[in-house]
Amino acid sequence: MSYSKFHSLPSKKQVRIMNAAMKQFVQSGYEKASTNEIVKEAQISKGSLFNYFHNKKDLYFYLIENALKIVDVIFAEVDITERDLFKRLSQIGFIKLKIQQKYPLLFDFLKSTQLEQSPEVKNEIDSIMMNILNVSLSRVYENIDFSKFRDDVNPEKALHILNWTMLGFAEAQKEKIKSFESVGIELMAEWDEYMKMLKRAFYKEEE
Amino acid sequence: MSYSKFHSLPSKKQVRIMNAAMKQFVQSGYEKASTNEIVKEAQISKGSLFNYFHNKKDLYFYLIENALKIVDVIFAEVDITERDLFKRLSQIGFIKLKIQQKYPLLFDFLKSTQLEQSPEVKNEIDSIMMNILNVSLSRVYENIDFSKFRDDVNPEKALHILNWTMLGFAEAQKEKIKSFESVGIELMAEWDEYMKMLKRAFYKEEE
DNA sequence: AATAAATTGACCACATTGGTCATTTTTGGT
DNA sequence: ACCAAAAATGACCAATGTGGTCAATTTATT
Repeated sequence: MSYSKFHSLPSKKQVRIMNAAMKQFVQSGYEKASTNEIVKEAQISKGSLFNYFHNKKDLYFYLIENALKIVDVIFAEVDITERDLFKRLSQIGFIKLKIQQKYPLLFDFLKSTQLEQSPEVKNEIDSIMMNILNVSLSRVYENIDFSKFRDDVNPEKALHILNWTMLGFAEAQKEKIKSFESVGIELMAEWDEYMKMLKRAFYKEEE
Repeated sequence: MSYSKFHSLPSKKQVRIMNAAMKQFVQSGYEKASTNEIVKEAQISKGSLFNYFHNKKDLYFYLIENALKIVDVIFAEVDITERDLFKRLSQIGFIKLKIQQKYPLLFDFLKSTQLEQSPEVKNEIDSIMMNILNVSLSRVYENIDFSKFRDDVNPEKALHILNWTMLGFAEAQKEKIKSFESVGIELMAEWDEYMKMLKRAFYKEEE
């Protein structure tokens, strides 16, 4: 049972279907997301979709579980012994980048689930998300060496600025990511410059 | 003709209708936005809505024009003689805050129009937006004194970081804005701290 | 009280919905 | 080359929702 039908598909097809579905759910929310549009975009037939998944709700929660699994993998890969904030963030940013290439809408999808209002899924979402996501997120800043910060810098606010900069940068680069294949290098170089600027701003100068 | 029916309504009612409509359009996009949901949220009858506006498309473009008018007012108020970037941004941030209180979704709505894919409105949107918005936006950074920047700081990247921080801060404070009435003071104080941090980061120390 | 203006919601033809299932196509073993 | 099993298809369905109308009712003005 479970999702064996879907999992025995060629993985390219699986990805195509998942991305098409995530796109719809992000764009329209759970209720208004159209299975007709999903199958059109994924280039499969209606019958197939409902052969892989019992119904729309099943598909939706499969996507959530899959996304959470992937996010967990990211945070599991974090090298917790690296105590420098900026190097830690570089790690995560790089892993995220790889994921964005395969599932461009994964993070948007996860975000959209938390704004979901539909009573048919809201409660279930809340109970799933509550535990997992916060635990993972806290690992990002675990064991960071805050003594490197200048005394007149509020670390919490510095983290916010860093976060917002990361989000903004990622958003701005999204189209470029999709078009290029191995855009990694020059992108990371640009990101490095932003990091350098903020490092100089927040860290003690240690020459 | 035009929108005289709508404009002769009590302004509270006008605002209620516009916010309800913007909410739908942001949430669901032009095509899937439901006029039924709009009238329910705005607490008016279906007949009234179509008395004020000829049809859904009319309503949509009325909202766009109105939003653009408001945005233009913001940028018209910018004191162009203030050459310090941070003070300039403070001005704009403060004006924006006032608008967010009356129309919490105005900026989200404008953003959503530019992502709109529906062929029924896409071209028209493009032709309206093209001119106006970019012109206004460029005024924000007009006549700024870039000589205050440290030599090793790339001004363009600094502007990006500032922008992303502003967006992130605004997003984070959105709920608080709605609930409080005159939240302005403590909010601006917190924002000031972020500004101070980034100022110290990007400006020459002039002690 | 009479008239005009504003508001209502039942109603319409039509489009789209999530989901089914008989039929066709593809697959893999012999 | 053949066939049976598996996979994929899309016409089809009842149900719901759509943007928009308009005769009837309520409210405001004279």
